[in-house]
Amino acid sequence: MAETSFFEKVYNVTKQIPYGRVTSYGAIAKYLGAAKSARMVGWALNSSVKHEVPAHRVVNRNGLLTGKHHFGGTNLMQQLLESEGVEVVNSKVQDFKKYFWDPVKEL
DNA sequence: CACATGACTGGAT
DNA sequence: AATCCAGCCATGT
Repeated sequence: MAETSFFEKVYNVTKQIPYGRVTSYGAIAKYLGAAKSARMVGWALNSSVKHEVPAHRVVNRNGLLTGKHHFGGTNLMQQLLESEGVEVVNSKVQDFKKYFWDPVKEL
């Protein structure tokens, strides 16, 4: 991958998230070699909608859908996850550790 | 150019 | 166990 820019990697990894699985910003950031720049991952996902990236599968390390407000300001993000078989309650993923998908470990 | 904000995280109190 | 603080990088005012 020559054109593997920070953003490109984020989109690439996020798009590879298996169905019914979720990951965290820190995991992606760490995979990119910038574990301390987790904020950048969120910023990159800010443009993810243009890349057709399922950002709804990306949540913070607590399993909380912090970015749901960027999905239309509704419970769309939660509905999407529930639709994939992920238990989500009050904008929070249940058994997050069970649904957690680590790119560093899986890739 | 400087300050403030933000889809975060980890450690300290 | 819960809350606060500091670090990181990019974008906006």
